[in-house]
Amino acid sequence: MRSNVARKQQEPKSASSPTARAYRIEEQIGYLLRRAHQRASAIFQVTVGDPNITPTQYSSMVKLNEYTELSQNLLGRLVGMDKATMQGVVRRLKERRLVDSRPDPGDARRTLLSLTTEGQRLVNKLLINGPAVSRETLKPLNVQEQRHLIELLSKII
Amino acid sequence: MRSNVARKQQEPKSASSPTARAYRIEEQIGYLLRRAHQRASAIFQVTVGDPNITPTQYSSMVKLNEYTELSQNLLGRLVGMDKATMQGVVRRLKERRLVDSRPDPGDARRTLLSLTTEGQRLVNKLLINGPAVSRETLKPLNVQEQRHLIELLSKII
DNA sequence: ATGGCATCGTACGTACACGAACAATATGGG
DNA sequence: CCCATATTGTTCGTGTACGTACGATGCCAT
Repeated sequence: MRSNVARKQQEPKSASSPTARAYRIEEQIGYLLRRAHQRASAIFQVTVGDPNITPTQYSSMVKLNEYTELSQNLLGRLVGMDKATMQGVVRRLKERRLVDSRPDPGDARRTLLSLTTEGQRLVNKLLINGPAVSRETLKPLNVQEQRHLIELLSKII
Repeated sequence: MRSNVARKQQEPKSASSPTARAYRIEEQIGYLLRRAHQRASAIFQVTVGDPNITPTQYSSMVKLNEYTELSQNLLGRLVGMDKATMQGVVRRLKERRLVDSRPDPGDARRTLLSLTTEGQRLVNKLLINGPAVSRETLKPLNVQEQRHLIELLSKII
């Protein structure tokens, strides 16, 4: 007696004409990138070997490991982060004693960042799992598709 | 006299052996997805026609426009959002009077969401620009590459 | 040399993203 | 019928992401 009002409206009310191509949110590039990024982040978290390190923290540490010392701004450009975002990432890494900083003696506006000994130790441990993270994320694709996807994404950045 | 201490350390200190393939963060799928998603969001913001609507708000409204009424949880599943994230998105849309809600008469746990008249008006306006957003994001690729990228991303979600 | 403009880092506000814990409600098996 | 279990939505905490504004500093052309 109180049953029919609840579960209706389960199917979309598409009014597309025969000629117009349907606009499906699931096929839009922005939507797909958001979903794919979510999945990649989730895989990173369970695969990289330390659940307290995020993808952005990881790439920052990898870059600092390559260059030994970088200004905050330059690091941000290298890893594709806004300076405001970079600020937060660096603050958290410093709080955990993974990154250290000193004023740039040649330019008083800059702060030079570097990994601490513990930061170096950690990033070298995580780097071992780095390939596994990517491998797992790309698992649904064959090798050729994997290369192609990476190439296409590189082109649109 | 105080010049040489500042600008050094501009090149990476790679120690890769001849046989090992280099691990470059810029070629990792997670990194590429993050950067590509950033770019797609930026293009969305300037192209969709209303700078106050975000991509997630947009896709939520598009889905509500298709289904007319959905529970918060089901909407979240349809657009790929965590229920905690969905909560915030819906709250903001309700604050702006773009979405309305009522208790589900058949299940007291649920809240049924729908677009307000203004929400419908807005989403129908934004839908006009939807294709342009995707077109602009995919601009660096030719048509075949565009289709391929969408197909590959769909596979890894 | 100095005044205008750019760069660097910080701070604040807003918005996604999600894990964890929680209360209320629904459901299915005994 | 009743209890264990699941689902729904909320709240809290942490983290990315970015616009804007700000002060300090650097640089360059006049």
